[in-house]
Amino acid sequence: MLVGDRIRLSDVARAAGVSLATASKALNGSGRMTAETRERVRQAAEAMGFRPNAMARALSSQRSFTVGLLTNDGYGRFSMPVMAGVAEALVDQGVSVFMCGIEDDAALGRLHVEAMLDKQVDGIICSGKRIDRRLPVDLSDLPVPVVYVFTDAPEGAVSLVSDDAQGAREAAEWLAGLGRRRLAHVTGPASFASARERARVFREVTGPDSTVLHGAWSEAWGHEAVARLWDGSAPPPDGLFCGNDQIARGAVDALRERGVAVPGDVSVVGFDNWEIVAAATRPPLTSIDMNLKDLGREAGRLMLALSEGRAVEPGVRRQPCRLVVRQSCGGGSAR
Amino acid sequence: MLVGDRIRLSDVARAAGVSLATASKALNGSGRMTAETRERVRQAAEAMGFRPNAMARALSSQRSFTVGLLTNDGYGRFSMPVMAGVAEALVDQGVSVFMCGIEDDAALGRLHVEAMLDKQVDGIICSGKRIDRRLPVDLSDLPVPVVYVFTDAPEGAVSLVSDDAQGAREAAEWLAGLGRRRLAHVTGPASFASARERARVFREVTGPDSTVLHGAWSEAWGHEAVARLWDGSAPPPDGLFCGNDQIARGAVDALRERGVAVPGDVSVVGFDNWEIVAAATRPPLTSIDMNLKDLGREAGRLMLALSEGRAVEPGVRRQPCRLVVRQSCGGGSAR
DNA sequence: ATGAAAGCGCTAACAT
DNA sequence: ATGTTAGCGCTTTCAT
Repeated sequence: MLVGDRIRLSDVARAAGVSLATASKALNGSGRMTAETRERVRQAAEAMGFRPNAMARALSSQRSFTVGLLTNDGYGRFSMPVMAGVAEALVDQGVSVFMCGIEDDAALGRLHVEAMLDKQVDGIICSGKRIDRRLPVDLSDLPVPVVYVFTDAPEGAVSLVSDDAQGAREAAEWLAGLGRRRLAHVTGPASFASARERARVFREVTGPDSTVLHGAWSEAWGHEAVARLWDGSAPPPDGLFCGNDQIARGAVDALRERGVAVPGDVSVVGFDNWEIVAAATRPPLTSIDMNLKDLGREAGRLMLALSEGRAVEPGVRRQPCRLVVRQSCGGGSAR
Repeated sequence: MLVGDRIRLSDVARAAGVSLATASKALNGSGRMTAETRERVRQAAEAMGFRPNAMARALSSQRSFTVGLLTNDGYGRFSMPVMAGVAEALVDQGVSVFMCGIEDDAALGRLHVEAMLDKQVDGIICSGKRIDRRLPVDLSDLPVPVVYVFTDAPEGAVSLVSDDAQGAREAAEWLAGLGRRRLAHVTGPASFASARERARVFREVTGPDSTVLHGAWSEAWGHEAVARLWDGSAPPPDGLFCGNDQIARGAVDALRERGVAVPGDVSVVGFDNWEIVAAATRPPLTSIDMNLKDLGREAGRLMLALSEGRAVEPGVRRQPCRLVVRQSCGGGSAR
């Protein structure tokens, strides 16, 4: 990486013996010319280590090859994988990602959106941490396309979420497939659309009377739920599908404390596949992964299409989850 | 946020009855003119909702008002707070942050650095997840300034890390101040400079013979260490300083399992103050916070200085940690 | 104190 | 098939 004056397009053009315009077209694959000429220019650019000045290019082409990624997820639990996916999808096209954390601060959100617009981003990807809440920014009527990921989106927007129903079905069927018959679902507050949807599907698989317990998204709730299930008069479950890995962790800890064997007596499936929690649980948790990086990658692709003016069907796209098998269920290896 | 043609500087100039040049200078606080003129232009710009085109500005001024943030921290545990701090320090100056995750992929790193350079970033902040390892990219000889955060940096670079020594001292003295006399330190591998440094200071405070146990940065190691300490012939500790919150969590769990009361019989301090772990531990962990956001904020300030051509003393700057009191130590409230 | 004019490096009509 | 030229919107000498 050397300092020194950068090579300009005019240098390349001169070296290749063509005009500025031809050089531009040759390198951008636009215009019309002999393959030979195009190649000669390419070679010259390559040889001279030409890197186009993105600012100049943006100024004249009205495309900055930059997209903004807005997130309210302060810990990056959801947005980091999404960002990695977005970047992966776009890096080949020379597009980079402006990431801005705004927490739930509307003023900060406005500030960052304006900054993005000033920087002429080609589009904004808005990513959240739950699918039924919005970020505190109004992204309608923007002069650039917007893609929503893992957040609630306005009518008619392009949006991407993980498929809660399919994920819940994977989990429930995995437990059933292991021969577990008395299944219970311990999950987060019913105020979360994801919790309701997963519960709905869980019941669809396990029967309308099966047990669903709503509580907090916490280890403490996992604990408490186990107490309720095991201290009641009904026979306790032999399979537990938990709404997230923290609940699952709390449940597994509680079971160990009361001498119930996991996976011997009970199989437990978590949700999120949060490595740091799932792997540290004893035994490590089998869990549903939302494939957030794939979500990001797809968001990147859609953004690319939009910013090139290609049409994209609006609406909510659901991307599949996958089951990650560890040891909390016993039984088979990966499906 | 309305669509429609953006107001250009020329529009503002016309409205204020001055030339383009004067308008530019008025808004940038440069040049010489009556305060009255400057104000008139400001008002006009304000009234018309003028937002300068960042690309055009960058093209002519050679400053993009953009900095790149490179990180190899895939989970964002360290880099998200750092990014938030950086952004906070820069947002007022109209500077935004390009964030790129590169994991430990040298090729990806090169790619992103080149992309940043093409985009004419004013500087690059390179942030890692341990202070004695580098990212797989060579950032020397770049045509822009570089600031290193929470990562090893080349000789003569500007670099920022949290103060392990001071953090460890806080922890040890807090335990001592609580009247704990038999202290032990359970931490990560001695191959980590941070682990060695904290252990050194721990011994400095507690005496050269006090117990230091190196192992993995995991809950499992916390468990095992407790087994070693409590199953030995020596009287067990009454105060435990753990190298991170996961170790502390493992230790606390192990202690509960063997009926040792925390904080009744033993006080435990963690490190990192990773909310998700510290708060879920029973009892919640008192822990050392590395103030990563402050680290980021300071990195932002330094970058600003550098990119404005102000001189910055090279070398490693250590930023203080702070003790966050929860319930795993008993005793007082916040210091 | 203010303004005219020359770029910054590139793209995209429009000519040839 | 290739080249000429006029911008993109702003900053910045250099005149006045």
